[in-house]
Amino acid sequence: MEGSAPRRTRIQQEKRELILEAALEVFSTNGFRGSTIDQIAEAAGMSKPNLLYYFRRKEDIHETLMERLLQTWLAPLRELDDIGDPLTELRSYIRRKLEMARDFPRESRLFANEILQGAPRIMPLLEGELKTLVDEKAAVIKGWMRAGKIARTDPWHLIFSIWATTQHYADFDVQVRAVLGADRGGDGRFEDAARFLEQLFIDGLKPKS
Amino acid sequence: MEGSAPRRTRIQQEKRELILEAALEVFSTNGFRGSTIDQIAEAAGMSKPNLLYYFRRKEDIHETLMERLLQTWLAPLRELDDIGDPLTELRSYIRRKLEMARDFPRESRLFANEILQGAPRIMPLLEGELKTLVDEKAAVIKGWMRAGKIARTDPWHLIFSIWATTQHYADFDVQVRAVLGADRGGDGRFEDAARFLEQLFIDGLKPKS
DNA sequence: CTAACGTTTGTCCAATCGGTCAAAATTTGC
DNA sequence: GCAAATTTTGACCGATTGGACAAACGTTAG
Repeated sequence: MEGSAPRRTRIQQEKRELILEAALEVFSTNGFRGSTIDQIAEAAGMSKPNLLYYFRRKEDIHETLMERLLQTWLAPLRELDDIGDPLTELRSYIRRKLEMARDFPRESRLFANEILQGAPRIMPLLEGELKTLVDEKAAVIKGWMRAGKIARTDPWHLIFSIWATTQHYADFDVQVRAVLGADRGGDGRFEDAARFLEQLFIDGLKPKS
Repeated sequence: MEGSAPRRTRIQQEKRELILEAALEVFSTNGFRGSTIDQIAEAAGMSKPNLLYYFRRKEDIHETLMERLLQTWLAPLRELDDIGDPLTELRSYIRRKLEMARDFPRESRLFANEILQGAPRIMPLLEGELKTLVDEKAAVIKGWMRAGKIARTDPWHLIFSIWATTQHYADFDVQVRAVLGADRGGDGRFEDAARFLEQLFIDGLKPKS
């Protein structure tokens, strides 16, 4: 059971990595159809035919990128565990997701582009692996609700709202920075966001009585 | 001061509308660079040269679409007013935004596409009109906080979180439906979302003591 | 009817697209 | 050091792209 991954030389490993890095940059800002092989090749510092020696089709690059992405992207949710205190567990899930938006914004945008366009290339993954994982974690959250550890609400939509609020800082970064302006749109915006989200998810907006 | 809008015949008005409707469909799912004039022309039921008679460049269509979009898109926020009860006011803002995600998903995706790609065409609007409006409403919200009507937190990030959570149901609709599955991903998902978001924003997740 | 105007179409173009291919340059195993 | 294997390049291809243009068609006012 090892025949699936083709044997690769040192140069192939390095160059493929170089191409994937360049493609991440290009795909995440232009989308799949909006990106050209020439753009990626130039960003990777090589000629188009040379790039096509390592990836025979444009789609192969995108596919490889997408497979890797999904693994790292779902890691934080996989870590959501039944062990610690529920509110603490959720708080740190939110923090981890926000850190990913800060540290891997291109990956977030690549994913957003794919979903926006109807997820033509990863639909089976969404309905399969992703749904299974979310259902599993929703069950964990439901357990916390039954135990009275957190308020009763819809676990699936809770997960959606965490995804939405955190990824917003990667996908809509341009808008966030434009609205916050020069003074508040600097590096501190992620700490502000973290503080705000923690308060929102734990206490909501109702005034302390 | 009326010379800016060119005189138009009845046929021109109708056909331009037809083209914009078709272009909204095409642009919102493929992005600007990913869409072709032929696609739009076919969706509008006319030949490419005929379409180019009404809009001389592909960019003109996108620009017109974008200008209209922004006006309707910001309407709910404009309505956010200082008059009623703050919590009720925020609740109904969230509800209106969620209804827009349900009723105008293509507009939401068009906007998301533009922002994802760095907002090259509407950056001035974000820094100008949008920032001004948000700052204004943030001031209103700050007033509510000072009056003790809602919990003290960051008004800008509060607005971001409302945008993120509601638009998520338009922009990431495919993913939402895939994860919810056939039974829960039907028409009822927006009502479920509305109930969840209301609870989240008002009470948070802390269990009722 | 007809001239003027508005609309539609077929044809064409240069640029760009994803991708091929054979030859040249380089690296590697022995 | 040398032959085999790998890597890189330039030239090229058919398809598609955004757009131009003149000719044909339709409409309407006098």
